[in-house]
Amino acid sequence: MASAFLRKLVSAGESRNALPAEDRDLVLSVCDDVRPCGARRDIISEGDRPDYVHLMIEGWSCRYKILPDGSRQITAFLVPGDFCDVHVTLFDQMDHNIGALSDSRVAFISRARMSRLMERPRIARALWWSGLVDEAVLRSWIVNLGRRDAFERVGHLICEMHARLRNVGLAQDGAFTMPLTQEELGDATGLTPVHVNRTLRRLREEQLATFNRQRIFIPDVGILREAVSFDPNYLHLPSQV
Amino acid sequence: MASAFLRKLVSAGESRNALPAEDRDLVLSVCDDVRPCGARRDIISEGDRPDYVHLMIEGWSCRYKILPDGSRQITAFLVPGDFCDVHVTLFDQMDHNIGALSDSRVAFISRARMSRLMERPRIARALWWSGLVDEAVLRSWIVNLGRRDAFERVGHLICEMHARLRNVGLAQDGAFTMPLTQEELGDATGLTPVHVNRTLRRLREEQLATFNRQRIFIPDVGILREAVSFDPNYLHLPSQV
DNA sequence: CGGAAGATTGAGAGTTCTCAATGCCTGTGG
DNA sequence: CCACAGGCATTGAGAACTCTCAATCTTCCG
Repeated sequence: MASAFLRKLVSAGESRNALPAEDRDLVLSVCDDVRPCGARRDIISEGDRPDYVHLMIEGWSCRYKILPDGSRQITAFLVPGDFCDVHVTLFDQMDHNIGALSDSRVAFISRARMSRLMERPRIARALWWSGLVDEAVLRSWIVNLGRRDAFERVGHLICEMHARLRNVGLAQDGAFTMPLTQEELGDATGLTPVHVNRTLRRLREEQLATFNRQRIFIPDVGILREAVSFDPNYLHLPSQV
Repeated sequence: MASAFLRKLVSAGESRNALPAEDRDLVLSVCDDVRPCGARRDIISEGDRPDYVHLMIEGWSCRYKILPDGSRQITAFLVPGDFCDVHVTLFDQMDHNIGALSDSRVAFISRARMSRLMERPRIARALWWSGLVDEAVLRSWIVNLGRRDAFERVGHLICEMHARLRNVGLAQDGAFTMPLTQEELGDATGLTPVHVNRTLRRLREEQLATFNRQRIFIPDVGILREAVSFDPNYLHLPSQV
């Protein structure tokens, strides 16, 4: 049920040993309130002061902001094992939205339970760690948007999601499910859907990656990474492969 | 000496009362190892495993990454009161660089002292809070780069730095010192220096802001904010003005 | 005074966007 | 089982924004 989350906890930090059984049990018991969220529905909206912390169990969601002119910028993708809002507990209100991209299942964790979770040093440390990774991902997106062209941006995003999903057991060697439309891809990469389409065509033509019916195929991960200059070090993953 | 830092601590959080005297004294004593850093010198480099946490006391620095083609992307500006690397203590190594932009003074804080600081609930909470703000700023930069044109990007950055500097007492009503070249502005906004120049000209012609010899003047902050759709809520500042 | 870094401007090239049309796939209703 | 509607993907063509290259000007400093 919360297996992606467990995998993520284990991979976060230098000591890559399995979690103590009691930690494991606590995690599982704390994730017993799982609720479905339909695609395109908001999990949390700007201005909310949520009572629960939300953890992705299944499906993808995203952080996003809507601009005055109606355009949207996605600032992060959240996949199983990712927390939506550990941080916001401190703020008076959310300063951005989180919306489900596909039909998802989300664990609702009360503050009390969250505190109990944070009392375990191993878990607290792993959560702290993955918060830092989230921040590193934000920086890498800034680099992407600021200094790379459409081709590298889209390729880079594909590489990142592949690496992150592998880490929680949701990607095979060079294939994974990406439940996004080309428009959503554009909202994340700062491109128009039309240009995303042309970019995906180029990736396909150069046999670097294909995107068809929500499935990504990467013939050779090493070659794609090379082509778009993707270096996974910022994700601070175990194997770095 | 660490007055910007103190101001920032006070402003971070809902309770905007002055810091208890003992907290104040601790902060001051912990910031007694202040070292100069010349402009354009790195404070910390990618791959480092720093022994100290670094706190900006005077001057500006920036986080940045160099890409394979030699271009640079700045992912954050650090001004007095900002920590450079609270977070990295957990990671094995820095995944980006921090470089001084102007002649600066930086406090070196050992891990032991840092722990002592974090034992004070009020301070720990304020640091946690400002870490969250840093993250919100990263998201806002992503929105900036992804969905705004050059004019809004530069204007938005000016508004942000103005608000942040006001918060620590380093900006007047509509004026502050910004020790950047147009090239550095471009590295932060994802533009070329040439285009930054044209953009600044437009801001000047429309009487929204001028940038001359490292001084920014904003005739009317409200009008500028309106023109570039800047909403300071993501900074979670006290007055929001 | 001379040199170097940074700012400014012009002109042409390139990437990405906008607008618009067409094609494809899926689910629904007859 | 088929027709149709709606959402999404795909393609074309011209416009817009930003970049590149290159020259000139200004400021700062030894």
